[in-house]
Amino acid sequence: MSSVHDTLIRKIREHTSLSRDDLEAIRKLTFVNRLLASGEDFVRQGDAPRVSVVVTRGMVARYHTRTAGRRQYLSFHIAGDMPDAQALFLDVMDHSLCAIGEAEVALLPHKDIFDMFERRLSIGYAFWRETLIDAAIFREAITNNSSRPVRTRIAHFFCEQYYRAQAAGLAEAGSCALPLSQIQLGETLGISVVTANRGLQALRRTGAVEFRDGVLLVRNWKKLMQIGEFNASYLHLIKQSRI
Amino acid sequence: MSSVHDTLIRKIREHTSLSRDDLEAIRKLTFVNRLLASGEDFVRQGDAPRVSVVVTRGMVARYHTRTAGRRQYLSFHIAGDMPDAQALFLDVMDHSLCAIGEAEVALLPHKDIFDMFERRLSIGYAFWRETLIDAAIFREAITNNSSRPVRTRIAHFFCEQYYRAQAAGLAEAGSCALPLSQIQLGETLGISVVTANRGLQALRRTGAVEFRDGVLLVRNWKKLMQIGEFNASYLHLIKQSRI
DNA sequence: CGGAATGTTGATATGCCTCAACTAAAGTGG
DNA sequence: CCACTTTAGTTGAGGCATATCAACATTCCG
Repeated sequence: MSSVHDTLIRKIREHTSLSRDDLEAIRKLTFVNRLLASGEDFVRQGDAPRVSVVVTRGMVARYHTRTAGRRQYLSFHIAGDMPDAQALFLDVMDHSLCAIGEAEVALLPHKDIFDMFERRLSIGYAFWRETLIDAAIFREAITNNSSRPVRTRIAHFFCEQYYRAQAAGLAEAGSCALPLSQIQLGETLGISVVTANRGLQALRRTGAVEFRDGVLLVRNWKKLMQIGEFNASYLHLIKQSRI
Repeated sequence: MSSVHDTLIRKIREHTSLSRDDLEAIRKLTFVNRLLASGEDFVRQGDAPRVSVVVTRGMVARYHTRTAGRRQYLSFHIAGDMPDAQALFLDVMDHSLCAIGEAEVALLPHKDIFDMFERRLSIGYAFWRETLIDAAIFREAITNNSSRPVRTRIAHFFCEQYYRAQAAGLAEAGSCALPLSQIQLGETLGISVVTANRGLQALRRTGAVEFRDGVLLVRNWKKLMQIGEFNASYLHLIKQSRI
């Protein structure tokens, strides 16, 4: 029994009930492990990957490159996430993927995944559902970055990261890994480093949350949710009826 | 032969090759037409729809509701689009849908769609691909609203709308319908009405584009693309290999 | 005719960006 | 082992872009 399969299964089960046959089919998937150095790009805009990625350890990010190397981070992914499932159906990548901190991923050939879908359509639906939840998270990022003031925006982002880490069993004693620099936090939320820094200080002063050395420490979850206007329903973490 | 089916088929063919059997299966879909008044909400956050929508005329939008009725528009959809395909797999809507101007949609029962997927997996893949392109558009909106200055941001938005209208055969002589108010433009791009208004004036002065009375008039496409830093690759309008 | 919604303009306030300097920590090479 | 460099975080100052407020014009509609 491989931990890669278990990680993937755990993730899918956040949103979908899997039958015994489904589990068996997933466990038959073959993969190759790949260790990623901190910051390493492993899929680039313009690529046409023939394998899909499951994160097994650490964190990876999707990002756009704008002019002059400016980055816009789009999403962050932890164990169990499939950050480039879209490449199954879109030949050319419209964004890049990099490791945030040291990370590890499993590479699964598209062909094997499609074979699995043919045998077990229900798994295809489960994967599809995951990509739709990704989209819901993107939508929330639009709203967050477009319409919330800085302090609220940072708090909301922290809520999301912590909530997802918790769902993945990666949060402990109110803290989870978030190995971002303040620069990257700014490039995620559409604010400058200076503003990010001052926003973090303001948040720390509220006593709700601290963020330093790549660790997010939630001191008062309820307060943080209030500050961030956070409502987790867009994460769709209530298991959906099996289809 | 119904124009609803043809509209849907035309749209899917932007990204996917369909076999004769696929076409036949799509043409068997049953639907109910629904006319929407301007501004009418027809799916609301919290709903659990049992039908999916295909836009057949006019424009519909997806939006988040923030505090005190403030809106964040997330995307706009024209003929052939399926703006709530996600409801096939996510029980509860995390956003609402409304008509932008008068519009018409066809309602297709989820059950029939799933039956079609069972018979023709390839159509399921085509639908999946459409939802992934939606996600790509959301990502671009994150980048646009988070990291581009106002004039560029508006221009980029116009480029996207015009490009998609053109792909759908809805652009003519450099113009397409975009029945938004300046208020809604602001609520889309994360800027105030006043800023939207002044941004529009600045764009008009460049001679690249005009926007008034719900009509987008592109006077100089190349220039507009430059101003908007627009690169259409994220729309994935090159037909993908059939799987 | 009156009222509502939209677009436009000016004035003011402010939140955020940019620039710049400094500290601290970590990595590198002599 | 220690200078040196690099990177990340922090702070202050100043400027600008955008928000907010307010007033008015225009159109549409009841």
